[in-house]
Amino acid sequence: MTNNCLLPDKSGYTQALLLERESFFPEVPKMPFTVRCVRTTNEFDEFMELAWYCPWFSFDTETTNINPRRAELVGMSFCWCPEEAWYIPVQCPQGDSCLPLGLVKPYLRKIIEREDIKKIGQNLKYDKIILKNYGINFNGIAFDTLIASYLLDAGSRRHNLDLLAKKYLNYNTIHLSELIGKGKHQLSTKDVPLECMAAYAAEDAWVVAKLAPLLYAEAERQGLLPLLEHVEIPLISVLADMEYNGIKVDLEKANALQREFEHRMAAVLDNVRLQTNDRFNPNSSAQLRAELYDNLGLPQSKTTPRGEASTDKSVLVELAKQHELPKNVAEYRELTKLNGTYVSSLPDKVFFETGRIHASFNQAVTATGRLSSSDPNLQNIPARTEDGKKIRKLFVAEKDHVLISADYSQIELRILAHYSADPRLQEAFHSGEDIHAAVAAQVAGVPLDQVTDSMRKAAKTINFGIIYGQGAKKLATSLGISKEQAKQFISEYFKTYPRVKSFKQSVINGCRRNGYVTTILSRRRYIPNINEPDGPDRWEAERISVNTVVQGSAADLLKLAMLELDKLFQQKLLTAKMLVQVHDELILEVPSDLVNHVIPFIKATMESAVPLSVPVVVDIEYGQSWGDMKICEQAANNRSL
DNA sequence: GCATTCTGCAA
DNA sequence: TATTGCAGAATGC
Repeated sequence: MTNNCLLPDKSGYTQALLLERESFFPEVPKMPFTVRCVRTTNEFDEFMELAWYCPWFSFDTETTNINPRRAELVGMSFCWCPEEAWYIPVQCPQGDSCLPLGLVKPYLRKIIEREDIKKIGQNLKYDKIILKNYGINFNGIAFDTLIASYLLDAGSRRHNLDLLAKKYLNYNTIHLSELIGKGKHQLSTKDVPLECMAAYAAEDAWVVAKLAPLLYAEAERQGLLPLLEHVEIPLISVLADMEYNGIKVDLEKANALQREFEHRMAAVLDNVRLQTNDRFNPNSSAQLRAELYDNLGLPQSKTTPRGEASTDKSVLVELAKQHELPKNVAEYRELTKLNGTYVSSLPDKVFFETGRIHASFNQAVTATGRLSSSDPNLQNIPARTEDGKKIRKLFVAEKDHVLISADYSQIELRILAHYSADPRLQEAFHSGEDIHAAVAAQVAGVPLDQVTDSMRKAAKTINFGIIYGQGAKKLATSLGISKEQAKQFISEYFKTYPRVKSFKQSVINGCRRNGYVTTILSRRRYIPNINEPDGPDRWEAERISVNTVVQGSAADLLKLAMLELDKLFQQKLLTAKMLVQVHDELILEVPSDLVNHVIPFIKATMESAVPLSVPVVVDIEYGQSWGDMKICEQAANNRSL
C-alpha cells in the first residue's frame, strides 16, 4: 500500500507540531458507533459491496481548505445505518498509509453519480463543488440538514452540525482541534492522525444520518416538504454550478480603475488636509466629529445609535451647503469606499486557475428566504453612480460570449398587487405603463400625461415605503416635504388602494394568531414580538411580518425561476450558464452566437415561473460587461413565445 | 487577534 | 414606526 500523503519537507515548525501532537494526543475517542476506516483493498471491496445496494447514504468530504474551489480532498465519509459509519481516506499523515485516490475514484464515482442512490448531508453544495473539481458529478441529492434546519427556523443565523446535534439529538460532537490540542488556526488536516480523522469524519456522516429523519418529520409537520423537496434541495445543485462557474473579471481594467481612484483620492485628501491638519483621516468618524462640530462649530443634526453626533453622508451633504470641508470629506469617503471594497480588492478574489471570481451564494442565511452572497458579495456591486458603473464594467464575458442580465420588473410591487388584489393597483400593472407614473396619476386623480417628475418621484418613494412599512416622518425626509404633507400623501395612497391597507392588516392578524407568516411557497418566518404590547418592538414586528411576505415571496419566485432556467438549459441542451443572482436579477453567460436564440426562452421561462394575478415582466439586456448592456428589443417584441 | 461601531453598497 | 444582506476601516479590549 502506498502512502498517498504528500507532506512538504518538514520545517522546524512542522517538526515541532508533530512532536507536540504526539505528546498531546489522547486516545481516539470512543464513538457510539463503529468507525470503519478503509485502508486496504479488501476493506474497500467490503465497503463497495454494501454501498452499491444502499438506497441512500449520508455523505461528507474532508478537505484541506475551507474554500471549495481551492480545497484538496482528504477523505470521504459515509453512513447508512446507526451502527457504523465509514471513512475512506485519500490523504493521510506521513508515516501512515491509505488507498490512493486514483484507485478508489472510479468506484466511488459510480455510486456518487448514480441518481437513484439518494444522498443526504450537511451543506452538500460544498461537497458538490469539491467533487466537481475532481471531475465527479454529485447526483441524487435528496436531503440537506443545513437547508432543513434553515427552513424550520430562518431567523437563526447558525445551523452548524454541532448545534443541530446538540439541539435535536442532545449529542456533543468531537472537535478536531481539541483532540490534537491545537487551536483552530494552526490546524492542518494533514497533521491529524488517521484514526482521529476517521472518527471525526465518520461522526459527521453518522450525525447527519441520525438528524435527517427528525428534521424531515418536523418539516413535514410544518408543511415545508414541497418547498424543501421541489425548491430548496434542487437549488443546491444550481447554486453549486453557479459558484463553480464564477464570473470573469478584466484585471487590466481593474488595475487602471484602481490607479484612477487612487489618484483622485490623493488629490482630495491633500485638499482636506489643507483645511484641517496633515494627519487628518476623513474615514475616522471620531476625528471628523471633532473637526466639524468642535473646531468649526457646524450644527449637529443626526445622532448615531449611541448618541454621538453622526458624520454620515446625509449629514455631510447637508453641511456641504455651509462649508467646503464636508463636501470634500464626502467625496473622499465615496472614493475610498468604492476603491477599497470593490476595486483594489478584486484581484485578490480572482482565481488564477480560472481568471474568474467564485463567490458564495448562501442558501441558509436570510430571514426572508433570499439568497445572500459573500467572498465577495456580488449582490452589492455599485450600480447608481458613474463611478459605480465603471466598477460593473470590470465584470466581463468570456471570449466569444456575452453576459445577459434578466431583471424582474417591480417584482415586489407586483406581488403586493397580487396578494392585496387591489383592483386599481392591479389595473396599473395590467395597463403596462410605468408603474410609478401610473400610481402617481391614480393617487392624484389626474391623467397619466399630467404626471410631473416630482409626482412620479413621490409615488416611487411611497411604493417602496409601503413594502418596508415606512411612516410619514421617513417619507417626509426622503422626499424633502413636511410631515403633514407626507401624512396627507400616505392617506391619499391608502384611499386609492384600500385593499393594500387591508392586506397589511390581514398579514398582521394572521401573524398574531400563528406567531409566523408564510410566503407564496409556504416558507415560514416566526416573528416573536408580534404579540408584544403596543410599542416599538411590536411595530417593528408588524413591519417585518408584512415585508417578509412580500420580500420572501419574491425570493421564492426567483428560486423557482432559477430551477426552471436550469431545467430549460439542460433539456434544450443550451450552453447557457447562470453566474450571479441579485435578488430580482440574474446574470447569465452565453456564447455570442446563441444570444438571439436563448433570450426569448429565458424571458418566457422566468415570466411564467410563478403565475400571479398581474403580469410578470422580465427585462432582458445583454452586452460585453455587466456595466455596459443594451436592452434587447427582440425580446421586448417577443413576449409570448 | 477579536469584537463592536459606524459607515455605505445592493435589492 | 424603513426591510434584507455583506464588508471595510477605525477603535478598543
